[in-house]
Amino acid sequence: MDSGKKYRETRQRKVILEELAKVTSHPSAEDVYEMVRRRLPRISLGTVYRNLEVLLETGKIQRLVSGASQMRFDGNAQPHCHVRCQRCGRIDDANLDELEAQLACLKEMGSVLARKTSFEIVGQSIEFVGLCPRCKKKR
Amino acid sequence: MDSGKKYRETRQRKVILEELAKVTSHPSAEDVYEMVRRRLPRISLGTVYRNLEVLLETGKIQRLVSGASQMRFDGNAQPHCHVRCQRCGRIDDANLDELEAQLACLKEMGSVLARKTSFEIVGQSIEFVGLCPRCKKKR
DNA sequence: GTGTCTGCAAACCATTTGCATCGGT
DNA sequence: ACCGATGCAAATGGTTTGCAGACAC
Repeated sequence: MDSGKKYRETRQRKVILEELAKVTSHPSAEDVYEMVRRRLPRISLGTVYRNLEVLLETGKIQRLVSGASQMRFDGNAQPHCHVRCQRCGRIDDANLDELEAQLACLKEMGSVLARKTSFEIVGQSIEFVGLCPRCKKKR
Repeated sequence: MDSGKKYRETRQRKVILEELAKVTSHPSAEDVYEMVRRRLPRISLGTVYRNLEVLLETGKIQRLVSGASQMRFDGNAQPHCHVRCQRCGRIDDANLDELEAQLACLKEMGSVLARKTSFEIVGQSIEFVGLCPRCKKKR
């Protein structure tokens, strides 16, 4: 996964990307595996995982929030924002105390979404994703 | 995990909550285990997991975005918002096309955060959390 | 006393990895 | 021919679960 690697265009990689493009659901790796398998019956799950990683790295696809595989908990049950470091997983609180305007805006987004998607929004668990100061340096 | 259960206040549960309240980091279950173990050396990891679940359910603590344990991918590499169902994990796109105001607001939040936290914000991976139409009904 | 909770260990399941081989360039 | 990519299977690691005994109410 070195950034200095020249990736090849393999049949598998191409098909995975095509299948992902066809669909507006947000499939899991296993789902992608099933989708792709209809066209490449001999592909392996491992290959799917490896290719998803490459496609992420080359910006062709997106991984939904929470790149980290392990869950994190917060003793503060109040809804608030977080910033998560893409690279090391570090999470900071985003103090929004002084950001009345932004908070109001979030609330409004919530209600707009509720209307447009018929979801009942129970909270804004919002994470911005970025690079923390330390990882920023050593890039 | 039935919602019709009367939870008891056990020593373990209390200590876990206390330790979580002490701290502004966002510990993983394993981290919580280590923290609590200093006070209750015989507690087990399983107990920590079960109690975190209960504390979530009773709203005493919060779980950071992405309640689901498996990752989801998106063929659309453009930054956009999602709504995720707390109960069944279903994810919908939140079409923000018509929401110029909100999008602008998000951008501003990003830059405010960048300033306040010294993170370099690379994208707004935003998820609202709620109940999807189906799960809303059968609650 | 009843029914929840605990510790322990085994089970689970998504993801990762080692290895020999294959295939793109 | 080189080196990345694949298939397969085994390993990993976070989380869950079954069970017998302990504890809260």
